[in-house]
Amino acid sequence: MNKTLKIVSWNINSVRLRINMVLDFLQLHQADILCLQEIKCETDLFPYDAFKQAGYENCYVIGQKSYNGVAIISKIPLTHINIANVTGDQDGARFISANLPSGVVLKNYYIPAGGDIADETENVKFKHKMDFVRSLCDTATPNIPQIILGDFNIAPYEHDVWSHKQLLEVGSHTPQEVYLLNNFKQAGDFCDIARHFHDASQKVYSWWSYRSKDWQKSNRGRRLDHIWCSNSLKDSIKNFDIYQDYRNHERPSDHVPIAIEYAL
DNA sequence: ATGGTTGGGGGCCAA
Repeated sequence: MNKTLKIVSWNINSVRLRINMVLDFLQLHQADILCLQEIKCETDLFPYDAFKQAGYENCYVIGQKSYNGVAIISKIPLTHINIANVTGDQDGARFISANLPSGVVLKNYYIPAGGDIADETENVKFKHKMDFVRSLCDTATPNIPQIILGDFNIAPYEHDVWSHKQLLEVGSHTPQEVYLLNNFKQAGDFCDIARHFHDASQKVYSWWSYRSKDWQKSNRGRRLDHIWCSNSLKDSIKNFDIYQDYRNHERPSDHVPIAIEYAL
């Protein structure tokens, strides 16, 4: 057994299209557990064999056609697999959890993007997003040690976006979304691991739009992807990484992988 | 304020 587990979160935006990139990443960075969002395929069409051949024999998947879909891919067997919807059938495949050997619960979320228009009466997708996060607040379990991660589609801090002022009314950075996300963080007694390692004055992004001629030059990024842990586990988190170079890969996802090292 | 690009799947919707 390793003394640490390397746990990765990555919105892959089609796992079948980018399977080779993912396998290269796993080998190069020696990840133990990979949590994917937006796999964009049905459960049966997930590339199980490719992961198994790479040494990841334990794949837990909830997919759907064309949209959404999440998975946990692991070198070690996990237990207590749970795919319960957060707010009901409307969610799509946006949640999967499993227990680590230490008993800590690992939860992988793909929170709805919700669109740009941050108005729950004008935009049903935004209402779905807000309902999703409200439901997370209402069902938080602060006494259960856990690591939660995924594409939260909310960038809470000023320096989680390229322009705080210009994005204040744009979905992902509005005060009402940040308020709800902070409620969830308090209700669950969570630590935002990226901000544990990088103070609030530093720009930290995990996503850059495809709609930019030169993403690196303009650097109009957002920190939409997160890894949180129970505050009681904070001292067990030994490292946090963002693999920004994967945004420069041929045919990249618009999100890059983020990772922690968790000491068992 | 707008527009810009990508993926799935074969329309256009979602991001």
